[in-house]
Amino acid sequence: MSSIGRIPEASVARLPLYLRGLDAFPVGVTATVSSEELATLAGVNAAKVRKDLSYLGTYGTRGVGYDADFLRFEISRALGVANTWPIVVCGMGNLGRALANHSGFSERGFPVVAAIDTDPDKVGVEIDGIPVYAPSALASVVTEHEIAVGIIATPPEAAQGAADRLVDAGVVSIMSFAPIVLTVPNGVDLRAVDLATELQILGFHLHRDRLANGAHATAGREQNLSVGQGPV
Amino acid sequence: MSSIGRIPEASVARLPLYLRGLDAFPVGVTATVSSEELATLAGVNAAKVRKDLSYLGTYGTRGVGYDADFLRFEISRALGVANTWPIVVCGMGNLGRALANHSGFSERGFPVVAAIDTDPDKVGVEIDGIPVYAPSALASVVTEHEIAVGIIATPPEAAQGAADRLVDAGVVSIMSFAPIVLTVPNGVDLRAVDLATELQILGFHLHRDRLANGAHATAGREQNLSVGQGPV
DNA sequence: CAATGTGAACGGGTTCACAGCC
DNA sequence: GGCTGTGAACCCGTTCACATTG
Repeated sequence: MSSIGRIPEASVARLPLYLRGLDAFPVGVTATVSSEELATLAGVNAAKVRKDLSYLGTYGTRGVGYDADFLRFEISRALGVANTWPIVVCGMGNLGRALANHSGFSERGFPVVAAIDTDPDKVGVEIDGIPVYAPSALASVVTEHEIAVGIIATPPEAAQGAADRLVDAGVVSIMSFAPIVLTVPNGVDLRAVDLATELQILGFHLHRDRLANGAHATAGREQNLSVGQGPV
Repeated sequence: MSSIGRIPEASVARLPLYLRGLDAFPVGVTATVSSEELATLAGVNAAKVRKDLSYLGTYGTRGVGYDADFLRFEISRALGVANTWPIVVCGMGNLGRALANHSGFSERGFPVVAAIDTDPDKVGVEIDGIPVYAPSALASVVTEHEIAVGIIATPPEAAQGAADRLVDAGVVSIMSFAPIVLTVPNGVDLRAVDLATELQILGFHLHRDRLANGAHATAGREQNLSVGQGPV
């Protein structure tokens, strides 16, 4: 049976980590991974790995482990990684340009096929091989390239406008780097990453440790975190 | 009493959002915000705002709300925002350069004062006003500028090495953009942001919706998310 | 009367621990 | 014997609802 029950959001968020961990195993070669190994590779614990994978199906062999190649295939299938989702980057400032160039995106099935900017000097040219369009062209660009994902890397003032235009154009998944709250209709999936906020969280711990033990930051938190967000 | 009990991590992660929301109110002016308003500004719900603020202290007035200016002061104090934490960016590729330039960092008290790169052509020069040093200079740069936070924006293969060097140099807070699991000693606070992973989570929903209702993505998830990570 | 502050109820996610199976 | 798969226990965070107070 390929229809799977509801997979908890927390588990879904870890599937890409497992997939990333499986990069350690060559494609097409039979190899065995235990939940313990995969846990180390993904930066979580073994119990979580087993629970998470159990939501997808029964892919392991008791007493043995999981076949790495097969597991990669199944997780990929669950995540829909077989598909390629073209993306558009709105705002070609420092961050936008870096994101548009980010090789990790295309490697993972998210090629940046177009960019949007309001600057007349940028519109009409290609920046690092990516064609830049005016905001008014968004709808046609989205249609033409069948874009389903948009990244917002505009200045904060322009972010809500960009989100609105993306939604109007039919984009249903948005990742925003703007440091403001964006409003989108139901049915649109928005993930917000605020880099300064992340640093402030680090700052809180620094600050607290400093208060706790002079200038010595010794007794810290022991585990590492993985940032990203949850659904907005 | 200024000593506060343990503040849940989840609440700490929202404090920067409240601070950001309070930007809507001018500094030094007396104005009132209700938990409801602040919730809207921060993209959360009112109950959360009240619970979170109650961990810090009793700053509101029943029947009235919170004084925006005073609240900003108190949250800033809790987060240690009064301090300025100089940061060093490791890896001046696309992403590193964009981050080093990111105005949001210095605006929030995290000025990028130095960068590290292995490329001899970059070492010794200033990129966008930021001096670039060789990895071997890290320790002295950290000491000189009293750097407490490091950002890793190197290629994945170099990330663990960068982390090790940062730790050796005495940096206790690290934000990594490398798509691999990094190992750091206890006491070092590591937050990992993997942009491709974030997109894959969006991709999962796209994929699932597409399976559910043909090409129509109608009945989606209603709420927005805020990405970042939790502790690694 | 309006909005905070907070115990108590609730729910999701994590961890435990062991039964099941190779 | 070893490792998966999973119910049950546990824990943390969210939400509820209301007593409290300016």
